[in-house]
Amino acid sequence: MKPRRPQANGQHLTEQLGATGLRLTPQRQQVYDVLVQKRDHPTAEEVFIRAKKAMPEISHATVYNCLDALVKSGLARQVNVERGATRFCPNMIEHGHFHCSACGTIYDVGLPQELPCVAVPQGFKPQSYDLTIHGICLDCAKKK
Amino acid sequence: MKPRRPQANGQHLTEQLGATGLRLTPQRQQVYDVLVQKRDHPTAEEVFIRAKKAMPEISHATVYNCLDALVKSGLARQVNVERGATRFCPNMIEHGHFHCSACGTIYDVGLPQELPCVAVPQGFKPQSYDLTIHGICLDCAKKK
DNA sequence: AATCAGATTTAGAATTATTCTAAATCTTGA
DNA sequence: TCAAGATTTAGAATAATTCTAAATCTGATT
Repeated sequence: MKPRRPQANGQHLTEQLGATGLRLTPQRQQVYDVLVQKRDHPTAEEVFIRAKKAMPEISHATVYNCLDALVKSGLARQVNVERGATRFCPNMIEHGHFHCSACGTIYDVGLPQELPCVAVPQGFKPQSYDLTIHGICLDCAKKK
Repeated sequence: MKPRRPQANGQHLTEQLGATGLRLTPQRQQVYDVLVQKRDHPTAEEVFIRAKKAMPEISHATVYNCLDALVKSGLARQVNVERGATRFCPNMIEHGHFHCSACGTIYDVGLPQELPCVAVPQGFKPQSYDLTIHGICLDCAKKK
């Protein structure tokens, strides 16, 4: 088969990947599209299943490779809230995650301010941070 | 073999586990001891290896079981900073983690204030939070 | 257009991480 | 002491991730 040229967001993706020395490929575009289309913090396996619908010959290893490429070039974030499969999110605006310990859903939550004044030891160079709040979401709180 | 009775911290562990409907067993004590003795956020596999030194007949499944028990009863925290094995830490004082992206070490860092003002959506009930800062630690910054 | 080098993808194997299972053992309370 | 329930064990099963070698693609150069 002959994969069509990457299109939507192509410019942005090409730049970001390029800055890390990577190319935009149809597979990377596809994986990125999956992340953007349904922002439910899917696992790599989920991304694989969804990407396969549009690109049936894509392989497992490629999805992992693409996710790594996206994370390295700042187009996606890796999120781990509990044991098990790693989850991904394409929202690069500073934000945190709310993990409902009842239903397992992960919500994005805003971080109104900059990095809260956490004292990192002298000489340490912080670059990014991940905040995950654990608790009960509205739906689950209602059900109880 | 006849494992000796749990001792150090026994009171505290018994209480915390008990509050969750769990018992303090020699294996749980041992796993907890491993976490406390070297606070380097070991993986479950690491804990298994270390626990085996003092308790050679302990099994893999038991270590996972014990870690779950400790986490459920608030005696340890689960920490995930990157893809791969989950890590654990017995420091239950509110704190964050600094993950050095060069050497992979995880450091505890203080959180001087209470939960930074993150606006969780209406009706959501936050219970705990995890903050991980990614960056370069002092040692690695020097080497460069 | 043909060629080369390097990057990327592929299928599937290999490895690593975690969970499950059934039987044995331990603990607690009657 | 006995029974019920919790816990542990070894090892199998499953899930998650990484690796491997061959094939394909890309872009630059002829």
